[in-house]
Amino acid sequence: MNIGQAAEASGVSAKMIRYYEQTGLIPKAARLESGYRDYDEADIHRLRFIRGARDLGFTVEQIGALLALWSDRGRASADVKALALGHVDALKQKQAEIGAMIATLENLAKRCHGDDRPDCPIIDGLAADEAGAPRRRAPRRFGKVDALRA
Amino acid sequence: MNIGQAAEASGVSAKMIRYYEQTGLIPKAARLESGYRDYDEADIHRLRFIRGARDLGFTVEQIGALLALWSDRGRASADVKALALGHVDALKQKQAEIGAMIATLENLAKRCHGDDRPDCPIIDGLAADEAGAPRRRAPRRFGKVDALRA
DNA sequence: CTGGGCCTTGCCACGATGGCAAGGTCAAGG
DNA sequence: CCTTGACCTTGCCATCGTGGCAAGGCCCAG
Repeated sequence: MNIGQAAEASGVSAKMIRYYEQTGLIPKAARLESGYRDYDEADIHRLRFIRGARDLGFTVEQIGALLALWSDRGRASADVKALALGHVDALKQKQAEIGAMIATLENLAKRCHGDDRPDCPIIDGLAADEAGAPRRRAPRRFGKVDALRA
Repeated sequence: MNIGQAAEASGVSAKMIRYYEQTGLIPKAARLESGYRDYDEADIHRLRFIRGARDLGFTVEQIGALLALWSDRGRASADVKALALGHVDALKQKQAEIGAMIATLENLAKRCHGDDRPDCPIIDGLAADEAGAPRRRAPRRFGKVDALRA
């Protein structure tokens, strides 16, 4: 099966399949004499797995761990569960952070009369420190942000 | 005022101040004879405004629009409010998407006994199409993702 | 055999941010 | 006055996951 067909069948773009191969997330695909990559059902299955995990907001790195567990017959389901639940925690935290932003914005908006006069608590409130959020920076463990960008 | 002091006073890193200047979000800073950038109170105020907007999840691009409104004495507060409420909608949508991920994951986790046996609905469920989410891609209108990465 | 549609690789871009390096500047202390 | 260290300057590279484009090779149908 061609990379194009594999992409079609798995829902992962050809571009990303090559990328995943390049970064070692998936093994190097078999090649036909022509140099074309060749995929079988097992490959498709793996790609679909990756797609599902991506859609659930797992990082490619985390998916690497999941794939290892997937192919490990002797894995403990507890390990998988721990990984998943840890991710749920991270998602919940993000949700909370977004919730805080929403609350602040709605609060500011509520106090803005929203007519054609220039006074606006939103504008004023932004420069004040009302935004809170102590500004921490962390080593990017979220990923699949795009699923969240709408 | 030095860039370092401006960073300290505004909560925006020196690096980002230079970046904002480079991309035209803020006007080019005045320079001392030494070549050092020089900031006054108005600059700090603007930087603090940017910082606040960033913390509320606005894109740098959106902040550009906000800044324009900010410095426009004749602006209608309705414009600002519309921008803010539109952003709130986007945030709510992201929250909902994350919520869907959480629901799916918790559902899978609930059905995973989580012991040392290898069977795991989480692993199995990922390859199936349970993840839903019709895979749309859009032109990046969120930004300040880092605030959400925790 | 030719055309169009695949495939190959490789490089550039995004957004917002950090990091590093090489060199200039400034202020405090000897 | 000179040294030292902290700061500034610019410029380039990396991140993460994805898309796009280009030049060249392959494959199938007409």
